[in-house]
Amino acid sequence: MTANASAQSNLERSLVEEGQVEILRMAAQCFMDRGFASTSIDDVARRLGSTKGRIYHFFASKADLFFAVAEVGMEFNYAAIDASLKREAPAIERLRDMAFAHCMSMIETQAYQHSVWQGVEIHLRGSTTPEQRERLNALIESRDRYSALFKAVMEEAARDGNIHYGDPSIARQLMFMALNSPIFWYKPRPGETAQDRRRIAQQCTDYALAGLGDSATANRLNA
Amino acid sequence: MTANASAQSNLERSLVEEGQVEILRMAAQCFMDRGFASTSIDDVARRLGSTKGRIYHFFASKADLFFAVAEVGMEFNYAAIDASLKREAPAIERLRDMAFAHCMSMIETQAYQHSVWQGVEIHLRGSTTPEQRERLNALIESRDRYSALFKAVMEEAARDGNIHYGDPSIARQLMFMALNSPIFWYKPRPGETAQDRRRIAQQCTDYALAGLGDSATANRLNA
DNA sequence: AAGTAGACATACTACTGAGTATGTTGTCAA
DNA sequence: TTGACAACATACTCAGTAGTATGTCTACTT
Repeated sequence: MTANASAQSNLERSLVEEGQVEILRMAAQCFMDRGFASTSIDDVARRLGSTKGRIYHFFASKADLFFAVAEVGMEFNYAAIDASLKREAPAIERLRDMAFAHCMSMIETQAYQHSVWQGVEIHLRGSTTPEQRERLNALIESRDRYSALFKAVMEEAARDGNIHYGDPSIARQLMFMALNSPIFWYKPRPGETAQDRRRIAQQCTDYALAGLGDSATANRLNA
Repeated sequence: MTANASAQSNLERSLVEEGQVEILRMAAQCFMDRGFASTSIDDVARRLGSTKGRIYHFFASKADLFFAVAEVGMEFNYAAIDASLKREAPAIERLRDMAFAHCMSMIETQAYQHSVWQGVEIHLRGSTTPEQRERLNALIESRDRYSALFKAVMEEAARDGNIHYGDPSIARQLMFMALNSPIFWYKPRPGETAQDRRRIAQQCTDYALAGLGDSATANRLNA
């Protein structure tokens, strides 16, 4: 187990009571493989080698389980970029660091992030009970706050003349699409090292930054 | 109705018998809004102002309807890049054209493309009847062939020294994520013109190409 | 030793939604 | 004008699934 996986595990433990962690992990896997709607609680239970009883003992409903997964996923992201965000450095360097850290988080907590994506994107139509709507809004808000952290640094880097883009909102969407993309196509190779994952994240980050007109990144790639 | 919308409409008509077109349109909308699994045939019927009967008169099953939507979506894409593909021009210029045309197709046939995405990505777990599996494989194959058209032009442009990237497979994923991204966030504004859509597609294309290390695009943006 | 509570498993209920069987209406050919 | 067929609508069936009610076992307390 790498240091990073251990940190992830610690974060999981800090967020939910021990014993729920395995449920969250398997649920995230199922949600990624089949999608929220197509995943039955029995699917998750089967993956756990248990029955529904175990899941409903800890989670009130399927939506409740899903939100728990997605919220933990967002916590991973905030934790991942925290250090980069606090660095004393030019905005462009902080942005590169945050982008890389975010992308690594996508790779290393892929299943959780896939649930976050579904929650925000598909808007989970169907779970329209009042409290669940509340919870969904909170998730989207959390995502917006997270996005705003990048927005601020991007604006600063743009003022410094280090990046250039047209519509800022579209630019941010494009950047996140590039950084998030491993959610959809990453598949761990047998015998893969942390260094391999870092290389993948680096290519995504380079692409994302070059697209934003970061000439330093672009020049480095062209060399 | 714009010339483009008319062309789209003609393509729709050429691919399926008249009368099915409206069903496909509404189905695509529903699949985009709620996702395939969460969309009921009754939902589609309601959107049509009809009942199930109409849908099952033309389509054998829900999966059949879905595949029809996705296949039409892919036809849109092939048609969109056709002219650019045949141009007599340096690879880098053809690539820019294809990327732009593809992105425009994402915007103008968004609902269809969202179904294509779901079909390829979620792999439609659940529709595991033999013929549907066949059809899904055919869809994925179609998508792979489409992707290969870009791959060839990208390799040529790279040989010409006009673009630079690390892992080619990842680079293509990143490019398509940028070009496809309007599927997820584009929302037509009231009073929007074709020019507005072209501007959006242009920004996505610029981002995608700059990420590939197209210095001409990058320099133009930095100017 | 008995009681209690947490951590599940088992066995149900109720409902949603895909698919079908059949009815109805308009149109068009002969 | 009549039958035949396309284009639907209506009214069902049936399987899968979320959620519940209840049972069981173990560990720990007193």
